[in-house]
Amino acid sequence: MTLKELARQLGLSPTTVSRALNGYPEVNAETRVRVEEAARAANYVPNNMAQRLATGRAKAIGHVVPLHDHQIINPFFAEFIAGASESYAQAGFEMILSVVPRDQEEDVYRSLAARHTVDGVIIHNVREVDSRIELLTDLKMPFVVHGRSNVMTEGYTYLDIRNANAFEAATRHLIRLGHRRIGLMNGLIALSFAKRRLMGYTSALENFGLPVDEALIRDGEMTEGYGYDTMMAWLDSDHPPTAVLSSSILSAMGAARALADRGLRLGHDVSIATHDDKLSYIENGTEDAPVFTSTRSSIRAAGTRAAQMLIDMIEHPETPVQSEVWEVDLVYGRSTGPAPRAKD
Amino acid sequence: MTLKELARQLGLSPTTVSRALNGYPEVNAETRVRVEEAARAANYVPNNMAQRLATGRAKAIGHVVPLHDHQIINPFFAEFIAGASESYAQAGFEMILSVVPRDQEEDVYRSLAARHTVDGVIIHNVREVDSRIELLTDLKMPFVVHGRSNVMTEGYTYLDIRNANAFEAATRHLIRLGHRRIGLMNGLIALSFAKRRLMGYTSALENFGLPVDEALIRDGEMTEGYGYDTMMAWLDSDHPPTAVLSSSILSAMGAARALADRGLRLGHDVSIATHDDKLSYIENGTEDAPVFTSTRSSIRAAGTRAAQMLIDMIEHPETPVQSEVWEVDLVYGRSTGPAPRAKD
DNA sequence: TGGACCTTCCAAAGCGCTTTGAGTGACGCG
DNA sequence: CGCGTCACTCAAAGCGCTTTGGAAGGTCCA
Repeated sequence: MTLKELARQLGLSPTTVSRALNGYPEVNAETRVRVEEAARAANYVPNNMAQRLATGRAKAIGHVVPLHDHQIINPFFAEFIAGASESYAQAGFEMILSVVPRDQEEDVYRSLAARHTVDGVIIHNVREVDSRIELLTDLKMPFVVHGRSNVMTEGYTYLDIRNANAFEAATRHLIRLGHRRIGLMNGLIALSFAKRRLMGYTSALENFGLPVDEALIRDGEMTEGYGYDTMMAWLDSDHPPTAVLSSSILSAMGAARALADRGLRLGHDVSIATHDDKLSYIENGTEDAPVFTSTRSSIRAAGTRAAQMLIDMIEHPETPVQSEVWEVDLVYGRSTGPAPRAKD
Repeated sequence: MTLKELARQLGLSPTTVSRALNGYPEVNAETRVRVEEAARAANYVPNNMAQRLATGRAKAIGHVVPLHDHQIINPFFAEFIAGASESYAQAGFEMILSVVPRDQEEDVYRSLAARHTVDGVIIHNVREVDSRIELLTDLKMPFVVHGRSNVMTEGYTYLDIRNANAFEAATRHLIRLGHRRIGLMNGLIALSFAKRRLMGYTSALENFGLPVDEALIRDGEMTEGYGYDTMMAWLDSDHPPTAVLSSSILSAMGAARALADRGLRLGHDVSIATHDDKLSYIENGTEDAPVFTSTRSSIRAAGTRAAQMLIDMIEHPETPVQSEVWEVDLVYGRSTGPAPRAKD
């Protein structure tokens, strides 16, 4: 069933049918209803490929994920994607995923642009200085960055959260509780957000005149095991931290497990604060009685919003979209408490 | 830069240029070279949308992932996807991912078919009896099933592994080592592969005249934590198993961790055998000295092959593709050993 | 020398939609 | 009554490619 055939059946021109279905104003209300009903009855759905060619819109958005040593798709990315999907579904866009070896990443962007396969892309895992921003600008391909570069925060659209602020606040909170040795269990430091969190952490320490001890700063892929191992290593060290700040709730859970294994009480012997991306399948206690003291921001909501921003950019290229930096809640749970009295 | 423009520059017709670039025989070798060079020089890449409309091929394959309570995209799926991507990239196909609420899954398939958005789909997480097989057959949409239904193994194309055989062999191995109480840490039993593994396990027990104890059979999402918790529960039970068969190396690692926590020696006090999907970032010891005794089959390779099969179906609709069921290696590691002497 | 047959190329017709520009009545107003 | 305006509708021209059905020219052989 094609538009033309449907039009013939209705005794109308393809033009009118197209307009009726696409909600253009210049068609009689009655006619529109007639067309819509006929379309439904005939089970007519416009051919995507034809629509795309005619409009010059691919109605698709690309996500390119580099193949790396660790998990191909980590839980945070998965959750972000799920959020983005909602926006895509609503706006009739498809999500195109390209899993590619790292060294071919640029080629894929070039190819997507040249072949007009997607209308835009979302950039993940931004690095401190990220060549993709320049590349996509050159390619004139609309894009939204999840996070933002550390050296360049103008000239492109991004959606980020106040990582530095959040971690500064969390660190400050721990310091106020009397902690002097605070471990930072960061995400991979090559990534922009980790760098910002480090800055927030350091800045809080410095404001309180506390030393920054390299031994208390770790970075890595944010898994449960990483949290466990890191915590264990610290506990076994000469001067273990009395509090820990984690970049993800997964690592925080790992760290908490390490404490439990050692018979240490969470929030008493050792405090743990963490960032919480609000992964859909991990409850941090209840809404009003969280387990972990945490800086909270839904990564899924970020996905939905970033996708929406990109779609806006594509559909209204003239009106420049505003970047957004979300505030982050700090909620207080049972995982943090006053620093234990020094033993020595 | 369009085909037409390129043709004009070359003083050739679009027809010839198109044929030259697409490798048709009816064009002079010299001309072809000339065209190819000009195309490269002019940085010409055919417009995807136009190509699709003209050929009637979307050059895209859909993967619809239902949104569920747990991880949106689990590690096994991610790895499969990565494998599939290779085939897609090589054949010039795109991968379209739709994350959808469970109750809208069917609608998405229908919509993909009606709009001609994809040329085919791959079905994941097959259930014992899976309505999607019928649906897609009705929709006349090419599809390949990863795994296979338990009630229907004809009339569609699938790629599966010998789950029942593998688990029967593994169970038999444990029995021969003297184990009489063998725990099964299965994947979600609603899924076809878990059912088959259960059958293999049961059948081995029955062949040796051993009882099937419901208390020793568990199923769940295959995470490390699930393995840990399940093992712990068993260890705390009245009659703990002396050996455990796990459906994934992640759970096996969790189970091993539980043993370690309890001061039990892996392969001595308790044996663990597991299926190993060969996740790219998890080494099971070395190639010739594996840690876990395991039934091995690369899920990534399965992704590559399944995608290839689907592409074949799409490109040569007349020659029916053969389903494949892969044999599974059983390799012996240090995680299994003779059953300990009964204490009582 | 003329026809059969290749080889190489081309014009033009789609693919199924959107969109421009124009046409046709009907209506209101001076 | 004539003209401008408005509300609808349509024909036709793309979008950028593929593919069908020739056509031109060359080769070969009887």
